[in-house]
Amino acid sequence: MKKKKSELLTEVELEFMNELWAIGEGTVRDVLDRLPDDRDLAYTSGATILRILEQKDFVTSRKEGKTLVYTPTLAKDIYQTRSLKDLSMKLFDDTPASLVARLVDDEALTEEALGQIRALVDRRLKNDGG
Amino acid sequence: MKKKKSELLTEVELEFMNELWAIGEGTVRDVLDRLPDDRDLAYTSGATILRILEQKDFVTSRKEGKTLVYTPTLAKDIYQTRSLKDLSMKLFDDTPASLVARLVDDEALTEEALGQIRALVDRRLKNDGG
DNA sequence: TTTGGAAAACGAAAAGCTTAGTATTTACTC
DNA sequence: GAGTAAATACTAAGCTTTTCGTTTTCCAAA
Repeated sequence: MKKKKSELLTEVELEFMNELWAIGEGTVRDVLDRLPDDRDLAYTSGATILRILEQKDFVTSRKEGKTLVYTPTLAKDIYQTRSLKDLSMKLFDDTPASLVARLVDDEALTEEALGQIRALVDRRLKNDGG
Repeated sequence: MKKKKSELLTEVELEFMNELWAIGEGTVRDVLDRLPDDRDLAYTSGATILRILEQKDFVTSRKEGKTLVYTPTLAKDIYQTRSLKDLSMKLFDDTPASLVARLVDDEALTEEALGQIRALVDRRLKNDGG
């Protein structure tokens, strides 16, 4: 009865999922080609990572000719929400407001970004409130 | 010239740092006592984790009587900012607004939390602009 | 139908994280 | 000072993650 799956991607897994999310679906070669030039992974390493992702049910594959095409089973926004929840629990007492507090305290944040953030919050508040 | 330190805490390291941040400083025993009841780690495991944290410069220790008292070298808010930056880069195209967008889209977020968030953003905007 | 090249399947080495056992040290008590 | 209880130091086993080599499979072209 052990369910206890991590549900979270490791560093390299996330690196690959980001590319798949960007292109919708792709082969080992497709993903490898999208990584930065200075990131030289052997082809077999890429294949292994995608195989593991499939094993963990983050992607499915279908055969197309002789190659496998991988597709995410999980939308990026779902995973984003999951990650934020995790970070919020572990580091912000499960209080989203304190997470945002830290975010807007960041000196590096531009005025523009702040404006966008407020617009988002406002819209959500209006929609809820009626 | 390899600087390339991870700068990020592992899961268990974070678990310990959270307790140290909460109490300011403490011994192995202090930290262990604060963990949930169902978390039974051997004393030596706790000692190992704190020793590793010291090795990685996240804490320092001083001897008090026969025991070591550990103190964080890094404030929690600094680490929070660092973690957010990391998540934002890896999963939100380095665009804080899109991170907040995901956050406020979360159904589970209460009206109250949303209000707090807006207040935070407003205050920051006023301080900057005025 | 053979063969050459690319990909998949499999396995496993290397590195890092988590946990804990054993041995040693320390400081207090008698 | 010897005994004792608790802490530290050292070491390593067992996982998980990351990486890649070897072997097998498959298609396509000669």
